[in-house]
Amino acid sequence: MAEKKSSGNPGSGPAGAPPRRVPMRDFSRSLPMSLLRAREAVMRQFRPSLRLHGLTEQQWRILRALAAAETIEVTELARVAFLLGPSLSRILRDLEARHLIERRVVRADQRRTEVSISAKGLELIKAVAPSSEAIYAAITRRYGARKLAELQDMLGVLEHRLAAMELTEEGSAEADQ
Amino acid sequence: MAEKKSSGNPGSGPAGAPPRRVPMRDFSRSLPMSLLRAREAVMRQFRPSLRLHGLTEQQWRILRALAAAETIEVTELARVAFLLGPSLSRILRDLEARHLIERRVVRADQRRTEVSISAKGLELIKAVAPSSEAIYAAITRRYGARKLAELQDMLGVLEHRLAAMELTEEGSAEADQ
DNA sequence: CCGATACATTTAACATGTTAATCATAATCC
DNA sequence: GGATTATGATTAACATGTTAAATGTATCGG
Repeated sequence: MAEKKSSGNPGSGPAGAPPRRVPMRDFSRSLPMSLLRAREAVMRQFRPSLRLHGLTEQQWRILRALAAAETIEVTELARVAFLLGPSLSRILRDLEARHLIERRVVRADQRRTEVSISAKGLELIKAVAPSSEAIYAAITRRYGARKLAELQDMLGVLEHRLAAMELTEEGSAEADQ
Repeated sequence: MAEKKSSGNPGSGPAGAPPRRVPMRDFSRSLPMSLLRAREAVMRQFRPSLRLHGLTEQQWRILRALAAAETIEVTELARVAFLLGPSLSRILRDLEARHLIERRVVRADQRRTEVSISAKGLELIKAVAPSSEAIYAAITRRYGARKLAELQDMLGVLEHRLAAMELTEEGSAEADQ
């Protein structure tokens, strides 16, 4: 067991690292960091199970979104699965090559493409869903169903208020509130 | 202004997408999704400002972490900035090429590398910090300081409990693996 | 009609996330 | 002390995030 030198926790060190003169919030307590760490802690639970079935997190999001609708256009799918166009484009190409989804150009508007899940895709979902649900249930148990609902509520409000903020900032003059 | 077709919010749609027969939680209400969207809403506020200074979100995290310590080893930096080794390795290479940081091998243990921020790096931080702080303040105003603190608390608890869960799951039912 | 414009999707280019493998150096065991 | 094992950091390979540009189609104004 190699010793970790004297680099203990900041604040408890032997005067090894005095704080710098640039004043900023404590880094580890920033909101983006908190959200990132929380999300990573959650995803860490799911990834192994998905990996067993050869799926990434984003591919799983797409399949689930597709399973909830008969067909869906690419733009709408991007919105629902919260993916940017380029990412979605690449993933759809891959999922189609694996015959997990199907694509058809919309006749009435040749720019658009409709996507749907295939029978094979549905089978895959049925294979993954149980363990996925079990993990989610375990998380809910661990954290408390009530607290979880409350957390999601707060996250939703945050998202909503920040979306409103963008418009306000854009025009610089605070008209909205 | 372009209209977004008739694709309004899910739940208010014109009966266009009947639910499939695969039973799963409503996708948009999953915890990972909530966390992802909230974080994206937050980062969307910061990215333009960082971009103006030629910094990505992760590069900014690293510089901030470095500004808080005289020197820090790569492994510890990865922990603090919440980056994986490979990502950190690439970013440090880039930041060093831009003379924003400095690296030296630790004499007592040639495997380790100490990293520190350069004078130029400190200048950059001083240039970016004000707008960054202003944005954070605006977010805090928008959401409420109290609510924000509460949210961070809940996120911290979530992270903590899930970390504990991993150990529990590992040795539980299945014969290890 | 036709040229300008808008739109849906994809491609391009670069940065990061993620896991596995590599490489060099240290610590350990015999 | 030399083989073995562990550790810190990097590299490799592939998937995604992110912004800009390209492509093909539709719509609109004249």
